[in-house]
Amino acid sequence: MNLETALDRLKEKGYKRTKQRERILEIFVKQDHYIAAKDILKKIQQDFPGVSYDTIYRNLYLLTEEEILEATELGGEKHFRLGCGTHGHHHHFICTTCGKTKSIEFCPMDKVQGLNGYDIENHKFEIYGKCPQCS
Amino acid sequence: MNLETALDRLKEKGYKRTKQRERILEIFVKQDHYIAAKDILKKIQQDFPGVSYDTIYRNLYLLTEEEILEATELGGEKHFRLGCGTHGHHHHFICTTCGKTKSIEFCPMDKVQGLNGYDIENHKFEIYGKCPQCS
DNA sequence: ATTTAATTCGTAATCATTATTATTTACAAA
DNA sequence: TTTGTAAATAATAATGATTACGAATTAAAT
Repeated sequence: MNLETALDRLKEKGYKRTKQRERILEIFVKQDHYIAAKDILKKIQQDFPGVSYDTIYRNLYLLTEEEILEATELGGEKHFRLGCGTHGHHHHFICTTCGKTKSIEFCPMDKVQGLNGYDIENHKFEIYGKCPQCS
Repeated sequence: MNLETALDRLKEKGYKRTKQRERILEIFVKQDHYIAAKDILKKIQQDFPGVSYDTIYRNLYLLTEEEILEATELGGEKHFRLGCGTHGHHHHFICTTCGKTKSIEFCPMDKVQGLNGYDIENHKFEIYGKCPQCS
């Protein structure tokens, strides 16, 4: 997903195009890593010294809601990355050093049995380790 | 795992048997639910009004380290349950209402391909939803 | 009973996240 | 272009989970 596509999608829903929002998106479009909220803040502060956590979280959640970003919890902190919406539901290997990810096309839910009577809402499958560059 | 087995295992490693530690273990032995740290605190306070968070977390982490408990993150909070060490590596369905779990014997790592050159350290597979009683 | 290291208590600090209120801004319509 | 208005932001403050720390207590080995 590129910057303009994302901003257009927001516009359709009636959300405004702000410099901060644009800048947040730019950061994600540039790399397919999971990034912690506080690291986003740091990067944005280079352009907007006064930007507040409120702005960061509000936008990260909005973008996740709109399925432009994907969220996960790593080490007790929420992390975000640009969604990989194009190639359907999948999972990730996540490098614990640099945060870079690799898509895993296989979804274990296809193979799970024995949950008759259970109301399944969600699932999480992630693999952690070092990518070839970091290991 | 029962109380005495767990306490014996700690003793072997040189850890002392304290009332607080015993009480924490009792709680976990009684039920196979994931419990939040703060809920453990509440329960312990019934017997030891002055117990501190320090004691709770120190023990929960110790017990997890010693593989007596298992930990996971639910809704931004660390939750703990008695380990299911006896029947080998497996995963869980976790009820988002009551915390009760159901074991999933299938492990997706057996089926994953395409990670040559990646150093795999860990993985997480959990299914969330409502158990038959809560749905 | 004495000793000693482990453990706990009581409290404060930290860190991520959420909430609040006043101000500013995007943008559509006049 | 100006104006009206809802959306968005800034600048805190508040919350809630977790971690840290010094002093006091305790388990258990000798």
